[in-house]
Amino acid sequence: MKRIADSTVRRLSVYLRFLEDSVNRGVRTISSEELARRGGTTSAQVRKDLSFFGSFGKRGLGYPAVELTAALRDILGLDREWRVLIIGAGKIGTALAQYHGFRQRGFHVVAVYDADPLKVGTEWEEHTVRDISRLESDLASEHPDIAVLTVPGDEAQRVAERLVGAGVRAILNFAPVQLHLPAQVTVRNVNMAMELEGLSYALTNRERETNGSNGVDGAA
Amino acid sequence: MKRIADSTVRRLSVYLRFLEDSVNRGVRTISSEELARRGGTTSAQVRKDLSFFGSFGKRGLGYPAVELTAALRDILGLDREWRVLIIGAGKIGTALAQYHGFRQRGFHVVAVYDADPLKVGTEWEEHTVRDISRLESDLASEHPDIAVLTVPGDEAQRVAERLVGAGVRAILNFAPVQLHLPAQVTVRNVNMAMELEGLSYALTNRERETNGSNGVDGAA
DNA sequence: ACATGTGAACTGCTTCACAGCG
DNA sequence: CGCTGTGAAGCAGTTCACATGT
Repeated sequence: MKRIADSTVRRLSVYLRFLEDSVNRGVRTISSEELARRGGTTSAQVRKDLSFFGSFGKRGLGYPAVELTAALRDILGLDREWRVLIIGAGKIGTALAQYHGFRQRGFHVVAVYDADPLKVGTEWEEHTVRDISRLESDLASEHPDIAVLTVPGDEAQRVAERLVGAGVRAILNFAPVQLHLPAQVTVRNVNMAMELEGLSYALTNRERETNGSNGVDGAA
Repeated sequence: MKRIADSTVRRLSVYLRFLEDSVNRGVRTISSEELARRGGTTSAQVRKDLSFFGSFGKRGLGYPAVELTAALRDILGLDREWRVLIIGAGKIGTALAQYHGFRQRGFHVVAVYDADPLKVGTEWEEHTVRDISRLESDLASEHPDIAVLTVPGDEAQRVAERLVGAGVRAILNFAPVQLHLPAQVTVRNVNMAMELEGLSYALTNRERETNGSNGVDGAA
């Protein structure tokens, strides 16, 4: 199978979410046009994205909702349970650890770690925060697949290396630094500051371009 | 000025963060090679990104750290204070509202809203959660620039339209749906489930390749 | 008739390679 | 000489348009 673009995989997630809704509402068939509308893309893009993985539609009709949903879940690897570690029991780590939506989608938080002695031992819902020094000795029994990294930027690289050394193969990185890890480790970055700065850039630019036209045209 | 790619703007944020660190450590000059290493890209990419906005370096030397930092802050529009609204006082909204890093970078949370009567009126740090029904009447006095949307998916579109109708021009959307808004509104999506599914896809794919077989097994 | 599936064209981001200048 | 700045080349992702199949 040839390599699939990141952007394609992201869109598959979006299609899947809408498909699950549709199935719940009893929809039988969905066209690429409909998927495109809800996914914020074009029908050609939808058909191209799906075509990388097979031929799921019926010409003249569209895609069978239930079958396509199952196919996407299979493609994305969502039929198994992934074991997730949360590293860093700060605000964001706390929010994520308690977010039930993850478990519903097959992402099971198996442990939460922090370096702060004041946080270690505290309990949330079903997790006791563990001391990060125990990371390596615990991993043999936890067999985590994915780590969510929410530690300060200046600790992120070091902690990431420990995680990889202990067998974690995928990291969702919330720290505002670029991690340098072996190529076989998959990393996705989520960087709030970067996103806000992107908005700041867009606003600044719009003001510079359209200087003076304050047409706040209202509701759609 | 011609249009700048989103990917370029994201990288400028990364360069800026590293530059600020460097300035704090007393570094005078930085090469494109150094910026590339820390930013996870190539030196040619760094030079190309910067060249869209001007000529900041000295040939044979590199970029003056202090001046380039100032230039990037100006380009990204970070020299003014942006007024940010947080909509949705759930786990993520709470974490963001209390995150001091935002304010340090010029993003000032001016108000927090929620629809849940149990949350309305509760206090955090310096904010009292307000009833979302008061949104429109408050906006005249708040003049928000950016809204961070952390409401459930099925409410996101409706709330986003209210925000836009009331003059918000940029939205950081945490809801797992694609917002359909007028083109002049800038939207950035942050979707945790989508990122985790991307990791799931990568892990699944690596396994399929490595296992070298069809017949995708059940979990574990 | 209608909507998918797909090669081909197109667009635009990235990489290359070197001229230009300190 | 070293490193920036930048046209040109290369490449990847998107869009087009139509043949294909129901």
